[in-house]
Amino acid sequence: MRWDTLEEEPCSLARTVAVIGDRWSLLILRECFLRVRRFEEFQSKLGITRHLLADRLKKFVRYGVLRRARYQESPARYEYILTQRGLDLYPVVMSIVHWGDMHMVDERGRPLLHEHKNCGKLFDPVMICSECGEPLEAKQVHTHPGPGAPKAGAASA
Amino acid sequence: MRWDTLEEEPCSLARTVAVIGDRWSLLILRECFLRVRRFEEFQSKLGITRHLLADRLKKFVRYGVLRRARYQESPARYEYILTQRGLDLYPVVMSIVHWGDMHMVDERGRPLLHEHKNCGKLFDPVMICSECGEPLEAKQVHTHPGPGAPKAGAASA
DNA sequence: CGTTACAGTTCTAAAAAGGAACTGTCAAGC
DNA sequence: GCTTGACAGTTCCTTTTTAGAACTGTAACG
Repeated sequence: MRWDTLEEEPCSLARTVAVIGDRWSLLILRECFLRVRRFEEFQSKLGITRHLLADRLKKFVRYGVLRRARYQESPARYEYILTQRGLDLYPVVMSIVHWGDMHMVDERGRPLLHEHKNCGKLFDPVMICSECGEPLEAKQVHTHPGPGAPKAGAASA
Repeated sequence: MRWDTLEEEPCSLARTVAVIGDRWSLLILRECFLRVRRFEEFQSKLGITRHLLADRLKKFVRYGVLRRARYQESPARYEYILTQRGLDLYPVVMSIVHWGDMHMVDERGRPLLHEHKNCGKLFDPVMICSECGEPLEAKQVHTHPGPGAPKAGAASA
């Protein structure tokens, strides 16, 4: 498997990994959901090298996760805003945060709490089945090849 | 931010990224959920270099995501099995797959379909609020510093 | 006129990943 | 009893990525 063709793999996980599958991409995404939008702000909060930041932001724009919007003329200045496609990554980010909250906290507790504006309560994200509404567990799921599956027994998910 | 101290960051996302935040780790995890357990099997399905595979498996064992179980004596042979901690990564994997299913499929459709054994139907994963049961959207969530938050305004999630 | 803010780009050194071959234990076949 | 093959790695060397720091260009501020 080569990285430059990862997005063409017959596997939805591999294709998504082509977009968000490195450390900086996920950390940048975290900042996006915390309302960070500008180059200098990403850079100073993350301590990422400017070169990589420019690279990752370009990649996100190319994949339609962020859009580059001019917020000032002369000199032209741009900020990076989550598109709907980017907002749709929220479950990915939240499930990662939740795993960390469950398995990687120290004795002091969680660094961040989440409040659901709809109900006003602090919550955890729960993943359920769209059909029956029951919480999902790995052992209760069976997979089948779909229409986009490869011919032979190659890996996919 | 340095990678060797990533797991000590006051941020549940960063800590989880220290465990699963690279391309191969996520792909290896996918194989685990597809019931792959052995070194040679991971290697041939993924095309990962043996060196990196050995490295990543060790890391997963160290973090308690996989356990290394002897399945044969003389010569001693081991396989890698998801622990409960590893099984708890299922929502992470499923949310990544689902985003790919929504945004990265080609005209042929999804490579893989998921059936929920409880209800017998093909499903999508849906992330809901543990308190009110409504589907979660990024814009409906507000964050507060938790007990493990850093003193000043440093980044965390 | 000098300094600062912002959004990058360029350069070199260090770290990580890729690729291929090698190690060691055992079983099966000739 | 010698060779081949399976399995689970390790070692060595090359190529690619990333880190770290400095530099570029535009324009406002004092």
